Amino acid sequence: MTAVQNRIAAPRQAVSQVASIRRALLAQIAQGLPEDGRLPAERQLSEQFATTRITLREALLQLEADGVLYREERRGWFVAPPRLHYDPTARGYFERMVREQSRIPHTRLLHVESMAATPTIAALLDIEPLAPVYMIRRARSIDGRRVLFVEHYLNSACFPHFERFGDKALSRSLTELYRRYYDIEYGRVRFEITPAALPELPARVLKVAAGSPALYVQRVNADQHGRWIDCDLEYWRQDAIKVCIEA
Amino acid sequence: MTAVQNRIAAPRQAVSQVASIRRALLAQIAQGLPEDGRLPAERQLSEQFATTRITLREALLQLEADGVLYREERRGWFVAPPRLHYDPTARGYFERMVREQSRIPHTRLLHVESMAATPTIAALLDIEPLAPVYMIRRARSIDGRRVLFVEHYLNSACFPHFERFGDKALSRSLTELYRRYYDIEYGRVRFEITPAALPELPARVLKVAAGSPALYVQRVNADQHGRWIDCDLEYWRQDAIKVCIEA
DNA sequence: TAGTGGTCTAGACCACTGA
DNA sequence: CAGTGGTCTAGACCACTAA
Repeated sequence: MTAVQNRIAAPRQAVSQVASIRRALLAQIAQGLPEDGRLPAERQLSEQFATTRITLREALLQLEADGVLYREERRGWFVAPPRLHYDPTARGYFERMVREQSRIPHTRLLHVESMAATPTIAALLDIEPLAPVYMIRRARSIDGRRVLFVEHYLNSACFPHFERFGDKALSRSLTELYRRYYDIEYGRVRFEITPAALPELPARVLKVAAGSPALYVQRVNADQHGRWIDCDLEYWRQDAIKVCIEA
Repeated sequence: MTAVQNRIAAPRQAVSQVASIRRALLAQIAQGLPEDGRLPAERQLSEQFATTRITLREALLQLEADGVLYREERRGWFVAPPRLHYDPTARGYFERMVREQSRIPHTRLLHVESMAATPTIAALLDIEPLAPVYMIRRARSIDGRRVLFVEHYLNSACFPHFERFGDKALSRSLTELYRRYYDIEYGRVRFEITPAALPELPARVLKVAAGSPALYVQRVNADQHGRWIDCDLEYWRQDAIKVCIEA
């Protein structure tokens, strides 16, 4: 076997301060230091590590990128709970998926309206632009922590009299509702996953600073007859999930 | 239809400086300002926007998180090319996938060795810890830009006399090599996708600062007989791909 | 060697959270 | 209200890239 060693240059500097702070924090976390999962204040930590808040923050941000820590806006830094295993090919049932992993789900309805499809939505659902759709915005939590902001767009043509459903029904599983009232089961699915910076609205809902990194998942769902019936635009807290797929 | 409006609080402040710089940069980029895709220096930009480098950098970092810009370490900021559509269920053929999207692929072999499986690798391949595996590290580029650092681990038991292959063979498609010399085709696949901060080595290879956000993809591949034959640990430049799946 | 980003200092004020 | 993170200033030195 030919050795193709040393093509990668050696490290350029000993160890950056940020790197060693990061390591120290990881060690502290591994020891389970913060009882309630909450870290000491940034100012306190920066003092402890004899550095600036900016530098300390850099280390925290990297741990956030790694999914080890997360923030709640102006509340503080917390140790991230284990990631939810999320299989986007298993449709519907956010609630069931969460419960199966011994966690407690919660869904909150934020907004619902009947509107005309934007060009993007029309393309996804394969309908005419301006065709009527229902838009539903929801926030979903795991163990009391907001992890997902989602906009559902339903092709109105597939869901006559959808207006009749109240807040309560729309805070529960849509999958269930489809089956019960429309005899619709999910069929094929298409989806895309991209890292993205959080726009204003999802950021507010997830209690995160706008522009923070997140995972954006866009799904289009067909029913058992192959019609594209709805699509979901999902913004996940980046540390909250691990996408797991078998094929 | 019940109106569940205004549950989301109004914006807390007018517009942050970072947000407006971000918008201004986006507008400039949309106009195609940087000829070669390269942005002016940070110091120059911070002067142009009458702000500090730190603040300016914050805006750049958010655009990076969004996949609009990317960095090369100590070289500068660049406008990100379109994302590669990456379907992890279509195995092998990085090269073909890239060419089909009218881009130019390149693979560089970094390192190859025969070693004992670590506990993680052993678990993935369903073999005994310390069982022999081949490890291959490669860097892959699109249109001359490094986008992927990957470690392949091959179950040695499935690939007798693998040592005979030289650098050249290992810089090409493994899929091809499997088929040609071992009569092995890919079968099932399992994979996981998580956002992650770049460790030292992949960062160096991708010419990015360590700790930068990236997309981590871990895949385990079976052959036509259902044996787990190899696994890939992939670190992608976060802006380089859009994961697209149909099921 | 000049110019770049990477890292770091030592502060400051503000908007918001929670008691 | 005190305390938190969010944002911002005005510098500095270093390691590296590219010419």
